[in-house]
Amino acid sequence: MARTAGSHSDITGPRVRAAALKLFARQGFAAVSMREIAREVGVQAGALYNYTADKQSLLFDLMQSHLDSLLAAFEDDPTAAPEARLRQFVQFHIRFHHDRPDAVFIAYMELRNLTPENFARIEALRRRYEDRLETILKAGVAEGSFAVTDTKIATMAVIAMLTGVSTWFRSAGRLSLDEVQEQYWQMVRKAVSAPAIHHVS
Amino acid sequence: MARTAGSHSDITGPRVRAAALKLFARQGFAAVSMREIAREVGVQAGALYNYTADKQSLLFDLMQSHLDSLLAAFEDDPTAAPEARLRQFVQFHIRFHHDRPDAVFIAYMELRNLTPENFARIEALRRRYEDRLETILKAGVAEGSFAVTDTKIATMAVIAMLTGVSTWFRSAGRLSLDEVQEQYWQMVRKAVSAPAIHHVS
DNA sequence: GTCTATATTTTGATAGAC
DNA sequence: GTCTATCAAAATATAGAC
Repeated sequence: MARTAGSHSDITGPRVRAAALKLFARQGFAAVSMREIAREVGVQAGALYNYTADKQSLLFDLMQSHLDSLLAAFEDDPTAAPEARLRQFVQFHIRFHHDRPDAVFIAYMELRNLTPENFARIEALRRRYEDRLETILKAGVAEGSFAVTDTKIATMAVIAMLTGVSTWFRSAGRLSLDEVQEQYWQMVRKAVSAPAIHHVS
Repeated sequence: MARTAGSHSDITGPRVRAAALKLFARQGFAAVSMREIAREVGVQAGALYNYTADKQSLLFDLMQSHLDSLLAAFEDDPTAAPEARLRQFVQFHIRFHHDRPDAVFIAYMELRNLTPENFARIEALRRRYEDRLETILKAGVAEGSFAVTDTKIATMAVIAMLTGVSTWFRSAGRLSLDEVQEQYWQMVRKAVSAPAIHHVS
């Protein structure tokens, strides 16, 4: 049935966000028109402005929601061993990003299209997440189980490596996500670990 | 002095490419208009079409040139030890990408904006580069100095890690590029190396 | 809350003068 | 080889009817 003037739907707001997420991820923010988003939702373009002030706010809200849920979802246990905490981070990061490919893509590709004010707010959230990892690396260095010259560099290196999974991993491929998680964990573990001390018997 | 009709310049072609490179990297392909490129060059929009068939060709040419020079610049010595070859790759990749931030950015961010045919050609070039690294990893696994479960995964992990340098490294920062190269090399080396065999004396 | 209609800009690309 | 002028299409956002 065709949608007509006066129709209502309490879930149009979320559907606008879902349509924008999908289209921004697929074509890029600048290449998507408000009319395309409206068509995906099933309304006319003018109706979108009941749910967003403008196109920029739509982008910002999607990024902010993504980073908010990223920060909320990662659970770290400061009393656990650094190696166990790092393993948890690696597995969490891969899994969380794998479950939200569109949001991840937008969060990394559309930073340029944020206004300076919105960019600063998103970057602050991203830094908070990076700090969670760096805290773990610092703990490992402090107790001697990790050996990295600079924890900030190691943080960026690990996150870049893990996030890169989304550029090539496909569920239909030859490897399961569990296998991928395990292999990345082994590489990360070796990359940051101190050489074991071998006692001569 | 204002440019007038009939002015000539034999280097307008390269300047069009340079302007497009800069603007595409800064704002994204879809957000840059032909008029903006023309303004950056100092000509009118119509004049651009003496140097490119259309906007898409401009993007494709920039990506292809970048990957061609990447492939031409990396020198690998198949007779050297795998660890030495890998070290050379790591240092080369970081340096080469650091020297061309705009081209790197475009090559990774604008794949969506290529036509399917152009996308396939660019992806083929990228895969050739990845294969250069995988060849090194396979050699190391074959001789026992490297221990990675899957060389394809390790290839993607290493390249993602190294390319990520461009997202945070600034020459004016507290670290020199030499220091960054050395620390990434240590992490990559440890990540792929087989544990040393410790002889009991 | 959604529609239709529209204002105002801007876009990629082309034609023809010089 | 570059200019000016222009076409046809598409963009964001708003106004007002229902």
